Amino acid sequence: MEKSYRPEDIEKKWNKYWQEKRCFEAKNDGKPTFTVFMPPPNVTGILHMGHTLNNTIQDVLCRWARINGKDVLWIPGTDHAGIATQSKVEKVLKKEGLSRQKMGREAFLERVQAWRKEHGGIIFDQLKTLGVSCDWSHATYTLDPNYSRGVFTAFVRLYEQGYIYKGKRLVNWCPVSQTALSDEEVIMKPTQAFLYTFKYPIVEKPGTFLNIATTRPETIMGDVALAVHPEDPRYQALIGLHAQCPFDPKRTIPIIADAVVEREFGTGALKITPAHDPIDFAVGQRHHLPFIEVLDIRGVVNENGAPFEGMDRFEARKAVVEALREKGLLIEEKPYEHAVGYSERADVPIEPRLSEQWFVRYPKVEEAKRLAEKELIHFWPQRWIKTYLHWLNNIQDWCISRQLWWGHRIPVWYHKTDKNRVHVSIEGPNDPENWEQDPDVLDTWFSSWLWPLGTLNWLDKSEENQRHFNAFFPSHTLVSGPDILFFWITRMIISSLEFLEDRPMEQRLPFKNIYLTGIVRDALGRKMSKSLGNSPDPLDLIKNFGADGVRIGLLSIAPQGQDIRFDERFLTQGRNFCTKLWNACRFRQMQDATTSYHNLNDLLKALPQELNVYDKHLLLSLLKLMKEYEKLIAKYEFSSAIKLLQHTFKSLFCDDYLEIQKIQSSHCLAVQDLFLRQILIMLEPYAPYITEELWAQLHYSDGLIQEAGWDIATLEKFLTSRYDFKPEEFQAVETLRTLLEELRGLKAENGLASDKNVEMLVHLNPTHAKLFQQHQSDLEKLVGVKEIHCVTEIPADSPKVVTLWGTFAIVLEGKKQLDTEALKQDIVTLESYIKTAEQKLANPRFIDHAPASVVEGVKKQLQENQQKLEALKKYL
RNA sequence: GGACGGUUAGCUCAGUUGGUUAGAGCUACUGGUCUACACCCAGUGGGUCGUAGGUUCGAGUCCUACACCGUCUACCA
Repeated sequence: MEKSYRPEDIEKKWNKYWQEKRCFEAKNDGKPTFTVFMPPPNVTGILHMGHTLNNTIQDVLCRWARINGKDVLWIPGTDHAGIATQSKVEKVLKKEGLSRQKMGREAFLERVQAWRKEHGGIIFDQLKTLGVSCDWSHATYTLDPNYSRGVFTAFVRLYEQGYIYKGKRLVNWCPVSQTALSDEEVIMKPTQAFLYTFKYPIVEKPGTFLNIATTRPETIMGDVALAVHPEDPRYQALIGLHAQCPFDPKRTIPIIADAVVEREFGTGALKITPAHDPIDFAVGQRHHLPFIEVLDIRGVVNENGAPFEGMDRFEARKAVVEALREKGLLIEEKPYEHAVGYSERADVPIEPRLSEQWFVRYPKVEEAKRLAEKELIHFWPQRWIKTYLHWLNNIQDWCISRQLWWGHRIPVWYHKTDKNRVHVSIEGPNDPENWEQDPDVLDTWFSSWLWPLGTLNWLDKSEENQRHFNAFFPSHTLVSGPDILFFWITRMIISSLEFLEDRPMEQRLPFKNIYLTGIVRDALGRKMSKSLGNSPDPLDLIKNFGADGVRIGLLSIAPQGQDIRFDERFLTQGRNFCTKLWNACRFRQMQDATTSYHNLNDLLKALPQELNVYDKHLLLSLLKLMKEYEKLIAKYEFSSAIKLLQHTFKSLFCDDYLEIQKIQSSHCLAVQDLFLRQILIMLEPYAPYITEELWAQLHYSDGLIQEAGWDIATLEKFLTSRYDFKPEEFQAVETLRTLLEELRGLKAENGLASDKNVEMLVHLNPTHAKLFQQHQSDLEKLVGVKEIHCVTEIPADSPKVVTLWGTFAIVLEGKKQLDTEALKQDIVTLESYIKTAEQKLANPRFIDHAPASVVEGVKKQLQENQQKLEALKKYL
């Protein structure tokens, strides 16, 4: 075995092996299944910390399921990512002096394909490096022909049932990407702006005005009314009158009453621009007002906006304000911070714009709510259910058309001559020459919401595929960040409910659990982002710390659903732990490199008939650890589970058990093997490479570690039937471990930490005298003292510590003095403990109310402390 | 405006249904390297659990109010 642990070597080796032998492909052999759908990253994306975290978690789940004998199907894939990919390519084109409009649709799409070929799939290699165990034979891409067929089918079905419709609505328009966006793609940002107050002259009462407040003066030319609150006494007389448009002397607009107007805000009067504001749109519909658009698709003022035609929206804002000022209509402009919607991709303010778009009215909303309420779908952490239900309760129709070219083109054709005829189908009309296809594509999420269905070929009704589908659907857990709870997760639930209508409810949900990770932040608590440059490249981290080190480090700081403050220090800890594990296994092999087992039974056979107390203590602790670990993983407590493993391994096994073994004349390698074997198994989901390597090096089976199995009941039965585990023996070793700390501390406090020639005295408690004699020689070696002499009287002036077993003292040759200050401190502390305990016990209500075990505990504690105090007081 | 999450040691975080003296890792400090490991070992220090009240025999844990940080949500232009 190599002296030092070099992650890059073993990672490369096993990665190659796993891929070549296709170790992670689902068998569909009738065993219980375990399915996970990987959230598909963008096809041209590269691995970031968020991927690293949630894929490691998925891998832990999948590997653990495999160890438990499940037939695991973890489906990877990529998403064509409409806007993201298209805008990347357009940026490149711009540098070349080209544009998609100049190239034409077909040439442009070819160009995107080429880009995808060049940059696509990188993330798969990166995921492999990370060590994920997904089934690459099932890798899916949202533009695969089969997958696309599903997308079109979904569209057509929903259209036929009336869930999809085309409508002229106010949508979120991105003037840069020049496409509509869904509400979820709009980020609200607090923005510094101005609130302008200006006055509209009243036609019927010359010389009087109605003051209104707005942040968007550039839309004035699109105003079609002014609105006040119906019960506002200030404006009662004005309702029904008219106001004069400032930039069009021929146009007057009515003053209407509507309850949406907030009386307290601004002047209590609102200008109504239905074509450019969502509230105004609603008012416009209620009052049957005309819609006047004044901005075009680029956000530039159009002919309706004369005299500002041709100006960009922000330029126009300034010009309008100036013009109003000149006319003497501007009353006030004051700085004002408010929330403005920004396009997620282009990072510019979106423009509410009236346009014809395709919408989905969601089916199965009530069913989706019920699923969660009845806990057929379980959220981890549970609190997310509230957010989920809130969204479903306030659900809005989904704008699914995008004015892009990259994606699934909307399967709708319009007749060239008969404008009223519309054709909606997957294949298109039989006489295509007479039809024109809708130029738009579908929102990327309209394809990814079918992920669980599409990756399992839901449309393939062949017997073979149906068997496959039924075996692996629904999946066990969906792991994702909470940022796409609405974008993706909720919609997948709805789509599965809708399109699997012929199945019973429990078999229509795409996953039974939803685990939402936290967000990976930097050391300063900021979200990691490209623009800040604070996101480390996971591959660099893997290079520095090993994939296993990264995985352990990351998961150990990722408590359930809590945001993570990332710091490389934690990865150091992960890597160090791997080194420690490596060395412990190397130490095992140094003792005897010839042992090898075909399976667990072989190993159990190698255990001797009799074990010493330390062996028994270790094995009992192991059983306890296994049960605890199992429980934690089942509760998705990945951080606690790995920390428990690390701590037990280091402290119990390395620091205590192995050190004791070293001083024992005879010791049992099979016990070490059993412990190491189980530790490797439990660690495998977190650190697959190093455990695979050590498993092979130590010959713990003929196969891979993932085939090891996990039969805790059998193991427990075997051990408990073969060995007599006495609780008092276990307890003895526990107290011995405490005693070790106390005695080492005593030495260290007196500057003798490394002096092996120290002699000690002990005045034993009669209750522990026998125990002491049994362990005396071990104790001497482990503490590092020449000898411990039993005495009946401890000299008053020697440094001492009072323990459960008795009072121990150091024999000092020189003139070192007893530290009476420390002694006094101990006495003060003990006295305070005793006092609180006595107070409790003196309180009859405590005795009456508290459970017996608690009362007993306090009594015992009190007794022990009193004993210690007495012993200490003798020396003062 | 509403909802949710966070506030515990210098730092990052655990703390299960209220129950004995609040834990871990890292850092700091002291000492060590005796045939697994300096990516190591032994030890020490460090907390009035955000603030103020309340319930209880007993509160980090439950209740109320407030403060600060964060996230989501929302038609105050």
